[in-house]
Amino acid sequence: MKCVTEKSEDKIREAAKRVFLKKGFDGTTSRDIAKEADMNIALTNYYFRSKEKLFLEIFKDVLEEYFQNMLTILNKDIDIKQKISEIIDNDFAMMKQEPDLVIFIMNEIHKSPQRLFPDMSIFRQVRETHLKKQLEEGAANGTLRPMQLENILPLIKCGVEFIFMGKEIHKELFMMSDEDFEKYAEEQKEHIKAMVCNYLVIG
Amino acid sequence: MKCVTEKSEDKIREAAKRVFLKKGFDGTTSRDIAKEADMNIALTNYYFRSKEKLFLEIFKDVLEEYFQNMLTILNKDIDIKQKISEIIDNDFAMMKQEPDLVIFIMNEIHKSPQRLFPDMSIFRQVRETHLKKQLEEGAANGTLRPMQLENILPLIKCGVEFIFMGKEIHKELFMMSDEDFEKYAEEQKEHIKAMVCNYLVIG
DNA sequence: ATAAATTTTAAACAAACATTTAAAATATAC
DNA sequence: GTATATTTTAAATGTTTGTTTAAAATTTAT
Repeated sequence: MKCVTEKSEDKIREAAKRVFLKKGFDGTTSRDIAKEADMNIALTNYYFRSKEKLFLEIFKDVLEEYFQNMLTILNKDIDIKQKISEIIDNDFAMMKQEPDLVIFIMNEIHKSPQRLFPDMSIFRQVRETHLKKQLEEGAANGTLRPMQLENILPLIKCGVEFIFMGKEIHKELFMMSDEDFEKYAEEQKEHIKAMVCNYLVIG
Repeated sequence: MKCVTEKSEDKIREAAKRVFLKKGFDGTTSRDIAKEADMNIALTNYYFRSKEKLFLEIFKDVLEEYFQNMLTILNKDIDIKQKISEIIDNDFAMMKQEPDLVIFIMNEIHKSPQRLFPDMSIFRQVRETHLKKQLEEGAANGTLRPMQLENILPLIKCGVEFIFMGKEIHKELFMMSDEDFEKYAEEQKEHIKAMVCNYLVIG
């Protein structure tokens, strides 16, 4: 019995991720996780010692998942307009694939930030990215509006993430069905690309 | 004994709002609320019948609080650039005064949308606002890029709300202190105003 | 002043909670 | 094949949960 059956530890980890993302830490019980993993309730603590430890392990993975693809794009040696477009497309794809991810991260960090920041080397990687150099060069030679990474990056990300985080309220507010929203989100994505690029790139 | 002492029902309502906003529905216990209100645990159910009913009542108020000021500005008969600026300033002030409000609304609706939308007449009011007419007129006479209300409104609101919802992660990611963040948020606010107006207003 | 209605209290309720136990089942080592 | 180590199980642990109870305190009405 090698890889035909998945290891119990991994089954629990994956089930826990699904449940935590959907219900949050406070809304998730050990029994929810055991049931989702189709395993005995005691195994959660056998493998991970506590609900808290299991959560922290998963949260770290989720936070890295959130930054990893973006980081790869930020470091590509491509035109800045193209780079912004790719980040937004990537964000958009991520929100469609994992609709719970961003609101989960935001909410958990908001509720207890101190508990959730371990040695996050990924943060340093984001700060020291190739985009930073592009911004400095562009500002120096007058092709880009002078802006810091910390100013432009949220402007790139907020548009897509905001409408997906608030998908249900936007649907209700503007009386959209699920398919209406899908079309709307695509429109919005293109507005964001154009708006941010127009603002950053001079001429 | 008229207004010298606050009515118990209101004390509980206000305490519950503070606790719910901070900890969310799942993270809040009836005892948390009773303690915050400095009242006996049984009074929550005496006045509101259940934690759920108390929550729904408060959520409705909070959602209206979120939209009310914006709605007033949306209906003012002022220049569209000025209007956008005022909405953003208003959003900014709201996020400073009630930092938990937007992430609370987003997260609760995300977790269980069906349960939280009663007869929200405020939604209709937002859809039928004076800004909508301004957008139509501007598109017709070529002064504004043709855009629907549902496209421009999130672009106006997402910038400020996103950085405040993610205040702690932005502080950690960009190594900012609280006062750094305050300065940064002000910068960001001006970027957003300029970016959105540049995009919407032609010429 | 007294009776009735309302508000507040301490105590209790069963259900759900995270976690632990110790035995049973299974896999691994020799 | 037997002994040892690992994994899984059902059951129980003590706490905390939302809610209820019934009596006590207080306010209101007559």
